[in-house]
Parts: sequence; structure tokens; C-alpha cells
Amino acid sequence: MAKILTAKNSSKKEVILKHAATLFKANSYSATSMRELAELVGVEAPSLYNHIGGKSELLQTICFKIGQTFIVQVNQIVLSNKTSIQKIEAIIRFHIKMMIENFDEVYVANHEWKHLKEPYLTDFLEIRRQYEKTLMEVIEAGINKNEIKNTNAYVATLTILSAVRGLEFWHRNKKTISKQLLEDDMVAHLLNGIVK
Amino acid sequence: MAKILTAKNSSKKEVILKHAATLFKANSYSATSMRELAELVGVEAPSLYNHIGGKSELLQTICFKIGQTFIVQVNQIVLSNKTSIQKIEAIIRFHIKMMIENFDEVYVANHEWKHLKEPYLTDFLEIRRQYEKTLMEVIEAGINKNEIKNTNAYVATLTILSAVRGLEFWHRNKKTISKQLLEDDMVAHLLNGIVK
DNA sequence: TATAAAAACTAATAAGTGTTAGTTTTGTGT
DNA sequence: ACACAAAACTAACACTTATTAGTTTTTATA
Repeated sequence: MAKILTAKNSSKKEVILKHAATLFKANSYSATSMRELAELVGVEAPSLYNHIGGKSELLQTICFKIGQTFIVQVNQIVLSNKTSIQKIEAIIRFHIKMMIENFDEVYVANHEWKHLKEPYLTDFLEIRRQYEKTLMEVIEAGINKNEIKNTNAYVATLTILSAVRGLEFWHRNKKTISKQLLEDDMVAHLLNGIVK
Repeated sequence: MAKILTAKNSSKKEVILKHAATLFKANSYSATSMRELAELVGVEAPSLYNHIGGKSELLQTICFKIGQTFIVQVNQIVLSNKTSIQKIEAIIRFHIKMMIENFDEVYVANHEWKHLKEPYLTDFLEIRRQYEKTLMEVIEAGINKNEIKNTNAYVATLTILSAVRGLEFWHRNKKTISKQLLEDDMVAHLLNGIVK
């Protein structure tokens, strides 16, 4: 019995997590009540506690799952034998892909992390810091290898990460602008600028 | 008596607004209680209501004050006789200036607007839409005048606005990177790219 | 100093919060 | 069909929320 029930259990947990991400994004973490979440899941609020530890655990799970995904993927890109420019391009495209395929979760990790409790808050910020550092080192390497202009690597990191984060706004205009156009134009803009 | 007291009243209201912006940014709107705010102001919670209409009014005031400031300034830039590129540069620099001089309020307007009540929510989104449209028209004009590469104007708008919005992260590293370096590098990046 | 308004206070309210306890229903393996 | 665990339910708790009512203190003018 154990095996099937465990599978069932974790599947229900995933359903709860998915709906939690939806609500945390739509209304923010603090303004989302367990009763709201329960209604969306189709259950009474106390029943949720048969599957999860509590509200804050939901936020932790969402944030760290996304954080891990980004860390793993960016490390893989960094260790590949691409040029610095190609690495940056790959990272930008990966961000766009994540933003499209896991919008709610990425949004929550980007916007609601500050409601994480200690020690998770500190851990999350450290992961983010590490991530930024990794991208910055790619840019620095590119500058040293003369692939990239001699600019401040931190500002370039900030600019790129902020720009791709802003893809959340694109969801409002999904219909009029294709993923491919968005991806190609944003990569071109961040790498080569817009001045003719 | 009326005049002086009115002046005093509005001054106290501004103190409350400033502290509200601080807390709304630090803890988010929903997670900020009127008791917390009162403590920061140095008063008991019910006393706040001698000066303000309620919690939601605080958010409205902050969001629309910032919205108005952006609309007015960007219109002034658009109507000036600058090239399209110069206009975009001026807009980017204005965003950076606002981010530095009114950080809390800009942050709140950017992140907490979704807790506005109707009809303020709809009004705010319309203002933002108008603002984006204005910037997009500048870019389109630049493309038509052959100053700007033939890229998708909406994606370029999105990229620029997202990048400057991300300046909030710069506040963590204020000490190591000067405002001037930040401004010049980001403008250069968004206009001319980083590829050598 | 007397007066009157402004702004502080205390007390209270109704509603909503996450979560626990205890019980009943559901569903699966033997 | 029986047994047992998983997961639903109801009821409740302890707490916090924004806000109102009513009262007292403070402040500034005349």
C-alpha cells in the first residue's frame, strides 16, 4: 500500500503547490489565506494539513525549487565550451524559457521571497547572490577575452537580469508577440543595443 | 487658526505617508499593520485616522503621486526637440533619478499596486499603459527616422523599462558603484549593447 | 487666561488569520 | 468482507486585523 499512497500523497501536494503559486502570484503571499487556497483545491482548509506542513512551507518549496533549477542550469551553461557571448545568450534564453513554462513559480520566487522565514530567507538570498556572481564572472571573462566592451560587469549583470525578469509583463501581450520574436529581439537588444 | 492647522495637518499626513512607503516596501502592503505604522510614527493606531482616511488611501496616494510624476516628466521629454535616442536616454536617466530620490515610493508603486481597490486599480493600470505607449512611440519614431534599428518597439520598451526598474537591486551595492557610473553604463548598455 | 479646535488616548468590535484536536468518511490491500 | 491507514470533515482556539466611538489631552489663537 505504502508505495501507491505515497505517490498519491505527493501528487496531491503538487496540486496544492501549483494552486498556491497561482494565488501567491495573483494576490501576494500575505494576502492569500489558507481558506482561499483550500477552496481552489476543492477541500476544507484543515484538510490541507494532511499534505503540507503549513503556509510558509509552501513558499519555501516554491522558492527553493526555482532557485535550484536556475543554479543547476546556469552552472551547466557556464561549464560548457561556448564563448562568453554565447553563454550570456544561452542564459537569457533560459530565463525566457523559465518565465514561459513556470511563470507562476518564477514570479513568486522573484516577488515573494521576502516573506520567507529564517533561516530560509538567508539561504535564499545567498543562492541569489551566488547566481548573480556566476553571471558576473561570465561577463568579466568576456571582458578579459576582449569579446565584451570594457563596461562595469556588475551593472551589466544588473541590466540583463532585470530585463529578463521584466518578461512577466510580456504575458499581457502574449497573443501579439511570439515567443521567438521576443527572445530574439531581447537577446539582440541586450547584446548589441538598438542604436543604428 | 485654520490656515496654520491645515498646514500642520498636511505635514503630519506627509510624515505618515513617508513611513507607510517605508513599511509597504519593507514588508509589503498586506503584511504591514496600522499598529506597526503607528509605532513608527510615534502614536497609537487610532490616532492615525485623524489625518488619513484609511490604509488603502495611503497606497492610493503613493501610487498616483508617483504615476503623475512619471507621466508629467516623460511628456515633457517627449515634447522637447531632441533626437529619439536623446529622448530615450533622458527617460532612462529620469528613471534612475527617481529610483534614487524616491526609492520607497517608486518601489511601492511598482510592486504593491495590485492591492489598490477599484476604481483606483483600473485607473492606475491605464496610467501605466499610457506611459508604456508613450515610450513605445518614441522608439517607433526613432525606427522610422532611421536612428534606431528595425526591432520590435514593444520588446524594446519592455527591455528598457524592466532594466531601469531593476535599479532597485542597485541599492544593495550603492557604496561600491557610483550613481554616475551606473547611469552611464546602463544607458550605454541599453543603447549600444555590450558586444565589442 | 479662556475658548475651541485638533489630535491624542483607551476601549471595543466584528471579521479574519493559521493551525490543532477529534471524528468520520473514503479507499485500498488482504 | 474486513482491517487499517489516508484524508476528508466540523468545531474550535488563540491571535491579529482595520476601524469606530467616546473621552481626554494638547495646542494655538483672541
